[in-house]
Amino acid sequence: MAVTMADVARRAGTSVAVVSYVVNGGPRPVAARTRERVLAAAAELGYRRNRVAAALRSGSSGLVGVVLPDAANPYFAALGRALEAALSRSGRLTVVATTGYDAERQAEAVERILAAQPDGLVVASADGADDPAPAAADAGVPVVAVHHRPEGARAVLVAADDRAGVHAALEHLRGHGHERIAFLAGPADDGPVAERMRAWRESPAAGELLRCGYARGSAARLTAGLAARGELPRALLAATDEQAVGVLAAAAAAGVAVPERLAVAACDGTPDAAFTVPSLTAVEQPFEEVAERAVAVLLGGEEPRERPCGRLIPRRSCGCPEPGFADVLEG
Amino acid sequence: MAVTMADVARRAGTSVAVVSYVVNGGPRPVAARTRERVLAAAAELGYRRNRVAAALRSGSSGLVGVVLPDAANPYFAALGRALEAALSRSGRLTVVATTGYDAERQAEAVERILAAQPDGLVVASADGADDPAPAAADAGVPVVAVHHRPEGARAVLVAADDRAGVHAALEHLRGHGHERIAFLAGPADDGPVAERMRAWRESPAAGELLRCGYARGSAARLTAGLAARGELPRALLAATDEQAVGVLAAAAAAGVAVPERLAVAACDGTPDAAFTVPSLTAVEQPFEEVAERAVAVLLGGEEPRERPCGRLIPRRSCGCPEPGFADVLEG
DNA sequence: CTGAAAGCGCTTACAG
DNA sequence: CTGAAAGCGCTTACAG
Repeated sequence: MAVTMADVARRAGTSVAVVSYVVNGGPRPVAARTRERVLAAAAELGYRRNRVAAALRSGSSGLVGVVLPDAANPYFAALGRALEAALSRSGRLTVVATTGYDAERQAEAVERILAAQPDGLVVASADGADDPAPAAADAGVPVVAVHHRPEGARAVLVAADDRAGVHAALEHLRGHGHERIAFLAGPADDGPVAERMRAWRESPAAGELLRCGYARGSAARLTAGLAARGELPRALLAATDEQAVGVLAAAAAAGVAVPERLAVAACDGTPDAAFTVPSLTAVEQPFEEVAERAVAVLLGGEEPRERPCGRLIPRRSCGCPEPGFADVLEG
Repeated sequence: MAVTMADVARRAGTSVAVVSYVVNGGPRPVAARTRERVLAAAAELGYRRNRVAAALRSGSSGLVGVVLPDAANPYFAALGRALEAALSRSGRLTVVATTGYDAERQAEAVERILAAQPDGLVVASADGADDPAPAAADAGVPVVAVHHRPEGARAVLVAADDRAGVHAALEHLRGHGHERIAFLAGPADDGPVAERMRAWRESPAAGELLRCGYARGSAARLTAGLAARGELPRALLAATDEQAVGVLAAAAAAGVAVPERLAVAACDGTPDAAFTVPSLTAVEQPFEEVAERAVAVLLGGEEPRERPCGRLIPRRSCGCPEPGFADVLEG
């Protein structure tokens, strides 16, 4: 069986209490010679601390839950990766669950994770999902919403402020001569997409409102249909990169030149945007910053400060020259 | 504080043993009336089973670790999503850790996860990383390698057999008239990429061997350089989709027509391949099947059967007509 | 500085 | 069918 503190204590000729003090660096001091004997015994026996037992006793499991609509979507993949990195830096293990944008599956995922007694829960809610805060409060687990907080929810929100970015993207497209810019929204008006849409509505260049699901296939089918009927706008701001990728794919397949016939920009700014064809002009999301803050709020009890802003990265799809790959980062 | 079984037992006028039998559906039978009282008490008090305590006592935490080189790479994102879905179906929670293709970080990630007493560990090893099997065996945790098993490692491997797929891709390119096909490999000859490369070498059409890192930026820079020096091959099989995406981006930026001047195919077959410009001909990986089997081997103790094969999906980048988006799945 | 002991919330033989 | 009790491996007051 696995080596326990009792085994180490026996070998080192001391008590489990002292072994615990050594292994955890406290809360009591230990004589240098004793510490060495314990460390030697632990190494010889291959001792590995049992975090489950520690969790039961101390009340901290070292686990943090991350609930995402879809871990394979590049936006949530980037967000999830940033969260995992930030949690790892603070010594936590990340438990992930994917909800497929489904409210019921989200509620289930939250319950299943809460049963594991996590030290915290980060939720990127699906449109129309329940507030995870009541269940979390019930279980005594702090929760923070990232990306999107359900209507009326009590969870603290850590998310980027997209309004400035949307305005910058629209102004940029206008600079390329576009006076009517369509917006490609999601199926419902919820969360950050709704905020981006409201920002677009404020622009004098706001044109047609288009809608499709949050999947590249959905955007591709919409675009193929519009192209076939000759109803494509001249310029389009997509709410998400995922949708923009579908637009670019369908435009290419239909022989519609981007940016000449159809200028495109997007609001997610995932790492993928630099490698689409043509490269995608996008408002880059501050993933690392959002993740860092979410973890600080969750585990450090910090108050959320003003929301960080995305930054417009002009590339080829809006009409700018192709930037090339000299300055593109690895990974 | 949180509601415990003792609270429920007190309210239902019974013992914690009986509450446990009801909550877990066994291992002892409980009279229907008693069961109802327990269920009612649990509901009234908002009882939530403490899995940490159950884990300590029963030896099963309900957690399974998944170690990936990079969760934001579409290949590993798809694999991770399939694993999470399969694990969720078997009632397990997924703990993820990302290693950034680094051997040392992988060893750390494995140790951190093992401390959480998982019921199993799934590892997609980075090139040159250590075998996770000894550490896992030491902790009494079953382990399975997916995608790639380090040289000489003892871990069971569950992975697709790519040889047939590579041959099919090469034959397909030959059918488009290409008699010299370059191969874009990774920086080292390791794992599935090495297997794909060996399969390519067996082909009479094997041409030049190219190498770059497993990142789209790396492939884009290589391609841009080759294009600038007029050294681009006429046909190229990329080891991974990630690299192929970089090739397509750089080719477009350099004005190199795909497939007319440069035909491209890839070996990963991620969901992204249907939405590149032009769409990417690829050997589709059986992600779901690999994930399903990995979980069965890990938790059910099944023997790994013969490896599933990827299937070639011809799209535009090899020279076939653009398939369009009618049959593309959502998500 | 060190050690004996209680107890975290469960599961599960064991006795009734 | 039900209940009292041991014990999983830790952490941490408490006593020395």
